[in-house]
Amino acid sequence: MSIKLFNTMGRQIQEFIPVEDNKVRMYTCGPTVYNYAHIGNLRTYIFEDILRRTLEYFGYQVKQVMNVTDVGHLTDDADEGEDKVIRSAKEKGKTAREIAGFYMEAFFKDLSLLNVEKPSVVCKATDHVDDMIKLIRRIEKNGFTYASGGNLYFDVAKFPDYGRLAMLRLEDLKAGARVKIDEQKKSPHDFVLWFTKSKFEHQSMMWDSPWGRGYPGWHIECSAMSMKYLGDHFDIHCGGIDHIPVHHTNEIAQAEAATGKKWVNYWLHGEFLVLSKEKMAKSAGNFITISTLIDKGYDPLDYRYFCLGAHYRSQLQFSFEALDSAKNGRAGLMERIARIREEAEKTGAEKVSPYAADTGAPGTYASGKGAPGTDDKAIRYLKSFEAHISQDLNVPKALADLWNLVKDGSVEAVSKYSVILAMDKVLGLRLGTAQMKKISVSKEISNLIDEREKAREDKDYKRADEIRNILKERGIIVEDTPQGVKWRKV
RNA sequence: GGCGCCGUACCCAAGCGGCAAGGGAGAGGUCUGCAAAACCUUUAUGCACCGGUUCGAAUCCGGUCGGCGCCUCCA
Repeated sequence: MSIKLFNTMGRQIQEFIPVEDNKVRMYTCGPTVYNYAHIGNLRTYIFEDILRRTLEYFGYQVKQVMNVTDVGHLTDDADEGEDKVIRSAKEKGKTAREIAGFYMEAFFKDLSLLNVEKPSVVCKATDHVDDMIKLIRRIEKNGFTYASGGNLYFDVAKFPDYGRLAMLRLEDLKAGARVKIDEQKKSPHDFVLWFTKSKFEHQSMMWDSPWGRGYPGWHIECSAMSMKYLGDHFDIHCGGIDHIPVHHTNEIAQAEAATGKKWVNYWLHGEFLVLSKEKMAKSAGNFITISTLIDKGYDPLDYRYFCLGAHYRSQLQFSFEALDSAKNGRAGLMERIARIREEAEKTGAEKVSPYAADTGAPGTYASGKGAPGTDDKAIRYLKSFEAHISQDLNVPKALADLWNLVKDGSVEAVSKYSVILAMDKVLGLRLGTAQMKKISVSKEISNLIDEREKAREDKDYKRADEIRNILKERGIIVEDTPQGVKWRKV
């Protein structure tokens, strides 16, 4: 099946064709580790995870590289401001390395809570300063740089295609509207490749370079590291939508100035999560983290489910009301799936495996050979699901396919469950963990359950309800069914 | 000032020329202990507003109002 993706470069949906058959090389811009990631940041990583899972679902071998910025991003532009990591270190009385290490670990823990698969390669900026220097030398050799006031700048005027990704026309931009113009620059859009001067004199993180002892500019790391691990020309580069006008625009200029050829084929950008009409920002202090959500009683997967309800290129309105509806929705979904699974296992299938995807290869259902136990009706839902995810990752529609399948009483259980597992390869909601658990309870709890049954027999419903409430507080839900009393954990 | 995007039911949100997906919440019903849970059914003749194009528009064009993002490190 062909996958169609919206390419920011050119702003249109295009069929995805990899550089190399069956392989996908993608670079995803990672975090600057000077604070916890907030749920707005995390939305983008969930989107990238869906992209990667979709590609893998359709049989591509994906090599995904993500950077971790542990140095080099300043608090503001105009080549002023402090390095965020170093400032955070100062505030907390730690070294920059400690700060970066701490938040990097926290970041990947958040990702795993959200069931976001870890990239194939995670690379830190500070481990790749040599690569950055090498890349800057290539750019310099090709004549795209100039030195001024001690810094080495990229000369935007030498790169005619500058700004194409963002559809910028330099003459239209009101440079200096919000930022003081740097007197050292020939053009306000020029940017620093290497700092040697000024306020970094007394700081710990500095490196020797052909331009003097100093500090890399803050766009060069992604270009250098992506090219190191993925080559001079690769398939996909992703990030948040905010990266389009500056970061990615500058990255393209640098990379293509160095190689003299096209760098990346497809650019994909995730839209923002917005909070009461404002974007969530670390600097604005209005941010919510995964820990916040956990403390409020949400499962991180509730948030993942919430994000899956909206298309990645639309802004998503966050509110706790909306998150509650996602939480309830997911709970209902898991419960239904648990029942389907029970039914499937009862009918004899000991272990139901996910249905093979339609990769077009022999052995998949596209060849006309249904797997045992999978009926055509279930496959129809899966086909619809595949059509939707391959259409620029229409996950909201794909999620609707899942719901429609789950609710369709005419689909046989083993097939149904098998298709659900197949869909979950992309959705990553851990649907396979849904289970009607025969949980073991303590003596005390089981006594309470017995006592309640006795009260019900005596028609002492007041006491029965009392006990149910007590159990509920302990996280046990009691259900009276025609088959007798059942209980489960919340 | 420039550039880009958006406005769909109580909430979140798909759809982007052919009779408005999905989830939550609400309502009704089945079951039951007038309970809980579960299950079933149901909820926009309408898509900010005003014009236009078309056999046909939420979807295309123009205008108005409102909101967001970017032009500064930010997912």
